[in-house]
Amino acid sequence: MSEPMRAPKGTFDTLPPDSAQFLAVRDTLTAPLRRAGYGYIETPTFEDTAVFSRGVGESTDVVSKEMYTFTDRGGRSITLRPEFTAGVMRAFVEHRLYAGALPVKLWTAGSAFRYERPQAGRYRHFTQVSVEAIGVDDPALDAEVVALAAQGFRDLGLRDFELLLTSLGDATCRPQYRELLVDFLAKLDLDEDTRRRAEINPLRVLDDKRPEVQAQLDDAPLMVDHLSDSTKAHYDAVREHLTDLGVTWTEAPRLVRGLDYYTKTTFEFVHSGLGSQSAIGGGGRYDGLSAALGGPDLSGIGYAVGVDRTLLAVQAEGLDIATSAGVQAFVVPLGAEAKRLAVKLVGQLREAGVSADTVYGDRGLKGAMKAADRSGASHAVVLGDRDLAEGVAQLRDLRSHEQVAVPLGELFERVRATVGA
RNA sequence: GUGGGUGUAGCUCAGCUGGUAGAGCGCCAGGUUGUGAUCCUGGAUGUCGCGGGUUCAAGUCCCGUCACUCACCCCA
Repeated sequence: MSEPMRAPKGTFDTLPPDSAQFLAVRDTLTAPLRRAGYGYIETPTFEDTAVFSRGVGESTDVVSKEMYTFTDRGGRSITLRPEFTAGVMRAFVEHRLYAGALPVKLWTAGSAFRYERPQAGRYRHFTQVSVEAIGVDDPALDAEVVALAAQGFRDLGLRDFELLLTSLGDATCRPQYRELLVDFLAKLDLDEDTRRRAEINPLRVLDDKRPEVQAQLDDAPLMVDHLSDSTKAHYDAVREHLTDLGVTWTEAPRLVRGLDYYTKTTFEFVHSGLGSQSAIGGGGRYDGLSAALGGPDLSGIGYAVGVDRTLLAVQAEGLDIATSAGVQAFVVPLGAEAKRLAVKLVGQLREAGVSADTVYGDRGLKGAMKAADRSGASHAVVLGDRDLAEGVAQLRDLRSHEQVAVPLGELFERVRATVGA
């Protein structure tokens, strides 16, 4: 036998029974969106590279060194999506959704890809739920979006998460603030890499985890202290709405996100159970994205939640979210004639909406009963030669161990009535 | 891209100063061709990550390499 193939570095398979938890997390995170009138959008897993380089920003790590970019057979530069917002905005612009009623409220879920060094909670292939509300710059919409994310986490039963909130300002105030910050950073004792980062994206330096850097940042100017009147009013209104919605948060004036398009309201949900990673979701408002992709100058707000990371958080809190899968009824045949009947019965039950299964391959009664036990079924139907000769089957309650003979003519209805929902 | 840790059965791991490969769980079968989750008995699965070196002898020591993993960085 040759070497077995392995999943590529930084990727993983989600297998039963864990996969049931994955589905539960994904569905729980999206349920509040569906209730809030968000429509589902599906966009390609890959886009023209320019969608991300223009949308996300050339200076970001995501674009500059983490994208899966390749030239396709037609000579086009193609990139596997490293996030969802740019692709959704591309579709929004391409299909002129802005010509209809605003805001356009959308959600999607699926795979995203970044070429990173993998570690706990960080993979090259990961799954996100992504949400956008585009076309209206209303603080109430910011609050709605944040609240919907929080609702998803709460619905999962998560307790140890925190909402970090700030405002990154906009074109009316961020350029001036940026100059202040650049001047401040220029006076610090920083290493080469950090100094370069201070020039490309000075805000990101505020987020540096190293104590020797943080120690120098105590007196750094903060965006929230230099907001223009309009962005300050916007941020105040967002906070009022969040309070009304019962969402609690922590002011995080040094919060910086990795994508360039964020303006005004910016937030991140963090959880401590993810090893070195902390963000389970994050997002914010983006003013320039639509225009950068050739659309009208419209603002939007959105967020992305990491499904895999949220699952890690769920597991870290020891939450039992996946109601066990398995079937309701399990049919145990003995002998060829019974086997044929079993296959037919299982088919009928499934058609009637009752989940059912039977054994395949040659298994003795003991092995078949063991399989019945493992299947999660509440009841087993035992079909043996002796029963068939008498025109009956044994319907066994696997929990109480009670067993009754049921005439074959009534079997289907009886099983359905006994285990059916 | 930089650093640390770990590679032994399907899984979790033990294996001392080198001396013929182990346990638990799981799986399969038997005890009972008519009954599972308990109990008893038996069985299968390993080029001990890979390559080289030292040695009479290497899972064990040395070198290299690959993989996984954690952390830096960055982020979901």
